[in-house]
Amino acid sequence: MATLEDVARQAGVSVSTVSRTINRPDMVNADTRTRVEAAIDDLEYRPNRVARRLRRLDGRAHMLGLLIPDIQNPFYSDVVRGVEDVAYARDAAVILCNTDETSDREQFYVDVLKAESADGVILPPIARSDLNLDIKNIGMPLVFFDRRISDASVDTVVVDNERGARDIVNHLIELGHRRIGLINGPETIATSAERAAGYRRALHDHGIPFDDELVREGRPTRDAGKALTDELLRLDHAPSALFAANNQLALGVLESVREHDLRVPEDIAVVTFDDAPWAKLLDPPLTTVRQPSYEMGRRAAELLFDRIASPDRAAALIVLQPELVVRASCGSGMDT
Amino acid sequence: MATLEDVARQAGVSVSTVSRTINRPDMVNADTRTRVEAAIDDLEYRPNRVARRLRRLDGRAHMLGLLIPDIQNPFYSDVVRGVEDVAYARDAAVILCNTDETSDREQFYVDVLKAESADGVILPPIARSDLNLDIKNIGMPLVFFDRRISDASVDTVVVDNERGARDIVNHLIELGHRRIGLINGPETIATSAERAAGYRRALHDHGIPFDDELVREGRPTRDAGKALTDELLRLDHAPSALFAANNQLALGVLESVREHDLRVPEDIAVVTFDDAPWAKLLDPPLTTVRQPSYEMGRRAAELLFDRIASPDRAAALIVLQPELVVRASCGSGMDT
DNA sequence: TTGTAAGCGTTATCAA
DNA sequence: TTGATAACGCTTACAA
Repeated sequence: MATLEDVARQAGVSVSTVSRTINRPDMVNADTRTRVEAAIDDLEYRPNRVARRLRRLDGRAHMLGLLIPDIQNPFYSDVVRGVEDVAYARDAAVILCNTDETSDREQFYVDVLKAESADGVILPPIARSDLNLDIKNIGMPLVFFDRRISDASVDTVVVDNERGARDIVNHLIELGHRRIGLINGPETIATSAERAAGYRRALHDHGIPFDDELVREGRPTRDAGKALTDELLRLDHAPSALFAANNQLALGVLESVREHDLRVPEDIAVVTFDDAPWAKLLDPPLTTVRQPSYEMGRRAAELLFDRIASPDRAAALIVLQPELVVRASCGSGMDT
Repeated sequence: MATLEDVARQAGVSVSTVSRTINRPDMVNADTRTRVEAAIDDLEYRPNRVARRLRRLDGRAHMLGLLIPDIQNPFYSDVVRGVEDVAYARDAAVILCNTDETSDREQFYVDVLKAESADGVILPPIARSDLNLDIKNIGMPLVFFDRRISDASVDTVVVDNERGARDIVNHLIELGHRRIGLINGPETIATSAERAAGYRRALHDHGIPFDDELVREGRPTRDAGKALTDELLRLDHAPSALFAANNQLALGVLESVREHDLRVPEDIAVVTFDDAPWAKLLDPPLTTVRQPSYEMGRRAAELLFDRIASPDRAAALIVLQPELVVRASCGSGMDT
């Protein structure tokens, strides 16, 4: 790899002139500039990003960190793609960090990102508060996504979870459902709590009493979704509809329903938070609330670059709107 | 962030002693070592990875590049996770690069990875041969995955595509199918060619004449899969079974079948290459060939670290075996 | 407008 | 066993 010095030699100038040609072209004489540019082309010179990053306060050679629980969850794949497209447009590279929501991995990646002098980090706020503190003190711009946190000092982009949940539960109710089961993640996570709130709100708005027997929460995994649904289906007075609060839980809900040989929607209606490419392929096609997950990533990355450019602007909170996608998995409902 | 110098001052030694304590603990006096280690703990010192990487031939502060077409394709998400888990275990960070198989993005990321002095790169061989050449000359260890290439000088991990395709087509034939449609990617891509070969091989082994009317290829996308299937379904003598050669095509195939109001498997059997979390939720559950995609990533990363450790060992070719997952989407077959 | 030189945080070489 | 110091490739005062 050619270095600044190689270019300087070839162009017959000093390294600083070459550097200037690259970073402040207007400050160099037109003739020298062409000469230097020729040398750069000739040697296929590319600035070494590591050397650039070694200098503090350097605005070039951007490197972003992106912490997510698990790339195998399609919601996060979408977010990652959104972030990366923005990063690409700005010549930035992104370090991908799967944490499994595990403090070991979170700690490791936070350390790595610091040690890499990353220009900023995008991540969902972390449950463990001490680590969160560590992250607040990470010393570089931060953007939260997916989950909001009471602390309003950090740029954040989320979706209106309560509204999404409310919309889809309303839909169920309007179709005649009264006993609606909710399979949710732990309410200690903001998204789960908000979706539960939307569920309760829809019930309340229609004067349907809240029955906590119908609400189950557990880890937001496929297996948990299945086990929780099994519980609900074994109830004496089983629900006529099931609402899975995210895509992983949905997989488990659907699996359980299938194993119980229940027809959808004749025997039971099923709806989910998070749309998926395969949702319309199910029989019947699944009614869902679509989160703009790609856009969430995009906006988060834009917020981050904004923040890098103006470190002192007030923190922004972007609330994206979910969209109810009505397909056929709710039937016409029935009061059981 | 504390630096080596801070630690040195605090411990009352020179920076080289601190550096040595970290990198060659055995070469430093036990007393000084404890003193230095105390200072390190005290200041929460972490080596700056950027500075480490600036020095050539440095074996610490690993940084890997991972080029994939698109993280939103679950096959690649799995691979990424496999790579990352190995990287994490070795304290390495990975830069994620979505290329869309586009030479602009490929070029950009290859440049970035060079400029970041990455320790190595994992990627599927790239179709455009000039870029491939560029990549061969990238000057850092390389591991290919997914697609094999005639050039045997690069470490490679692939799946036995021909066998996978053969197995699943055999399965179809044994169930009585004779007219089997193949929805494939472009045969210029090695994986597509191999899967087509497996398809032909199964036909041939059973004395079924090859009918190229039943084989359609196009871009490996959902839309293409749908359009291609539409074509097949409009045939006078339509196939009794459809084989989608990858997960994106499968989505389109399934969509087309559904829009034609065909029952599976009564009217038509459907099978796919690539298993998916939702494959068993379909009605009927989908018979597939499962690729060990996570393991592909894992093995690729291991190969890369091996290569970094021993740059001169002979190139390895790892061929992973796919697994036929029989579910119910093939019925008992019928000769139409 | 250009060049010299210091500095970013490490590691490696060489002397002590 | 330890410490000075050069080097990695770049940017940026500062001087010319």
